[in-house]
Amino acid sequence: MTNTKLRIATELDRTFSEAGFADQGVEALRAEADVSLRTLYKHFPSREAMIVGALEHRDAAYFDWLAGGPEAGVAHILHPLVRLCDWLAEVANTGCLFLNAWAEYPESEAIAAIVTDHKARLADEFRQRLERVVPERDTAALAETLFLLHEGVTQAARLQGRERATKAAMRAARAALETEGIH
Amino acid sequence: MTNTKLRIATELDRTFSEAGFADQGVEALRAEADVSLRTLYKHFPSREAMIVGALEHRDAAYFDWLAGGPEAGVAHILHPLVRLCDWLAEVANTGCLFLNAWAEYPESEAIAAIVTDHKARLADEFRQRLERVVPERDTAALAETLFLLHEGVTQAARLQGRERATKAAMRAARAALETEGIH
DNA sequence: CTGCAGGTAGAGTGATCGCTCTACATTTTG
DNA sequence: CAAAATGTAGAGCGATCACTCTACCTGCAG
Repeated sequence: MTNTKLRIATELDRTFSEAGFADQGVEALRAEADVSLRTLYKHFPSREAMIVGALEHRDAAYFDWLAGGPEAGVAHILHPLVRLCDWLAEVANTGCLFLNAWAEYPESEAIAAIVTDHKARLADEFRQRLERVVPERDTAALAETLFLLHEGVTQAARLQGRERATKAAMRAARAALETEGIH
Repeated sequence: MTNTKLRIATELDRTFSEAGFADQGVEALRAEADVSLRTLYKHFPSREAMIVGALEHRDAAYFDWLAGGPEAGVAHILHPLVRLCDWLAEVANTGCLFLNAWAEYPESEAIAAIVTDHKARLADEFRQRLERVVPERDTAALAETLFLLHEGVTQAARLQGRERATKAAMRAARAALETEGIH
């Protein structure tokens, strides 16, 4: 990925996130990225490709963001939820860019593909963390609960604020782990 | 509300829900509602008014949907989550229409107003149900957790399917109630 | 019968859409 | 130095946008 393409993708991600998809014409995207129309189309040859590019950029950025953290115990399991809270302080308060894009363009196979792939890998993240901490247990159901809390925080933060939503999710997550005897 | 206006609002709700906001022009909305352009604009004098009309229709429909159910005990508290599961079988699998609209048109005050109002009343629903069942307790935090689970199910159902998402939410909700000694 | 409320059909308007293209400047590479 | 790659600036294209308008139909109350 060239510097220019990466810079454009970053701005596309930010612009769609802050202002939505419906009202962002290509000219507005061009202006935000501060490049010429020709350059924009060279790297992203259609408006749909710009949306996919923004989602690919965010996918990479978010998994980078989740990396690291405690390597054992409940803290290892809950790390993604903690990081999500910090993430929500960094980006526009408009929910999940992936699910927003999917809702807006339900007919686009390219968008559906990257959204379902991103979310499948996110669900796996919780599965793997549980597997690492309590390998002797079947934690599939618990992983789904944590994933659900992740999605819930992303939405509820818009309405209740980031801190309150995250605290509610952490309480629910700890209660769910406690019920399974994990602490 | 006249029959015609109600019928149009129903179709607007369904159309935006199924196909998103970005790609739905006024002509497409008109065709779905099966009315003339003049009649459509008479009842909803701008595209934004059509969006607001769809949200108002859904707001009323959803609270009607939640009404009734068990009047005591944990079942009273969890009733909205159970009803949400049934609701998700009835509508297009595209997440929350309110939050989708808000993400797409963050500059629209009319849309922001109805979205925040709807969600505030939904959060109140959980507060009131907890107040009714355990009036002696401070359940503000628990109400926020249930609200968060509600939002989480709405999104996770798109990815994991309605049943799995709902089961995960019910487990998490029961675990949260159990932690507070409510059962 | 008259008048009007509430509907249909669809042409027309100016603005904006996504996208292409020409013309030229700058940087990198052989 | 020459050529290729990569960029800027912005006019122009046909299509589509949100919205308005004219012309006409129908059912019903006074």
